[in-house]
Amino acid sequence: MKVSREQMAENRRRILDVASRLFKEKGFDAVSVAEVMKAAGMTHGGFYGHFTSKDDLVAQTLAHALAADSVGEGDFSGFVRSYLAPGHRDNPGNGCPTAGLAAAIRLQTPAAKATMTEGLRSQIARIEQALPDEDSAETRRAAIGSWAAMVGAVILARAVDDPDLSDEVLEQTRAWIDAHVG
Amino acid sequence: MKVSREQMAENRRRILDVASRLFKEKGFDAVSVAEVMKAAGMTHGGFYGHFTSKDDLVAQTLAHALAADSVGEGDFSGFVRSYLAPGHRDNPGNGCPTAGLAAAIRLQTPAAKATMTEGLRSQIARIEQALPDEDSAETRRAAIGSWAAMVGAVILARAVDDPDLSDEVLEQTRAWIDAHVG
DNA sequence: TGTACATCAGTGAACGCGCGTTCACTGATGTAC
DNA sequence: TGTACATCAGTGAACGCGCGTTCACTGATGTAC
Repeated sequence: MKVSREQMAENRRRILDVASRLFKEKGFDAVSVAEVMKAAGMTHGGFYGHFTSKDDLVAQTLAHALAADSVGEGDFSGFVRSYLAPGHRDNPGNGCPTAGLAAAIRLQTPAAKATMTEGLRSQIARIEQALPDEDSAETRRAAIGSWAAMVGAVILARAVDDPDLSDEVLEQTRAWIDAHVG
Repeated sequence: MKVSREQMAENRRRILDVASRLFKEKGFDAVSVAEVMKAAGMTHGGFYGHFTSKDDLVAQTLAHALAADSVGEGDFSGFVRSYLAPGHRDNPGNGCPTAGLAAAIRLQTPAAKATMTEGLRSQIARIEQALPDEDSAETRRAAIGSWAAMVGAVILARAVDDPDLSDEVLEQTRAWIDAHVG
């Protein structure tokens, strides 16, 4: 049955929301189109009224997730602390799309890579703003270096099955960043 | 036809070698058992004489790749420079298994996660040895922090389609690490 | 404002395909004598 | 050392399954009068 224009727009938004969570939790390949549609409260057939393909969903979900994720403004030390917290590590579905998806983007379509590129550019700029000494070469270096360390630390902490080592990776990386930009 | 014991051992080694390269290049899901066996010069049926399942191959390939990858000993600055070089970014198949596979390990079997855990422990210890001031708390912090930054930087550099931004991520991360441990 | 009907968002069965896995078979290996 | 045969690594056809995608259909929406 047909639904109203507003209902359709809301359905599309809900598809992107649940896809973002599922992709971050389980990876692009392990989540089927039918699973996304079911989680959004619909059946799989309607999917192609919203997206041209699963690859299209991946690219649009990435843009949706990166746009919704404006974390990192304001107090930089606080941002680093919450990013490198066990709660973030243990909740990929609600967490940072870069930490959850960046490594898989390499294997995706050019559209997805282009979206990731703009997302990274914005994130670096956002961290530059949040850092104390603005607009110097040092600041850009610190923004890129600490962002790489944060993303790497969360990925490593999630890949490891020893809770102590995982906690240590988060905590030592936090302390290392703090010592160099705090 | 049956083959000699040595031939069988060599076949197994070749399967692990090509699987390591293919998994790092294309990811676990995009590489089929048949593709691995073909690349190793055999047909897919013989696979289950060597491994109990594809998951088993993934776990054993990870152990094989991490054991073969003893990079990081000796001069630390030189190691960082070669790790964060465009040549490494552009050659995942021959590159570091952690950079290529760590993010996907979270979605794999407990055996694979356990292997990754030991691999990370070894790598941290290796970097601690390579750092100038051994056996202090500062050294361990620097080892973990710089390794997280290196892995994160290569993952981000590979996810991005703008060569200038990708080069900048590598170079700025290298300079940032160098400034803090050099 | 009320009615008639064309539009079209969502449904659910069906498709073709590639995957991981199984298995009867083959023929070289390696052991027993 | 030479022969007879049991073993078993590798072959390739076949399987069941879940996936992305298609499509005829349904019935509420929203427009024309």
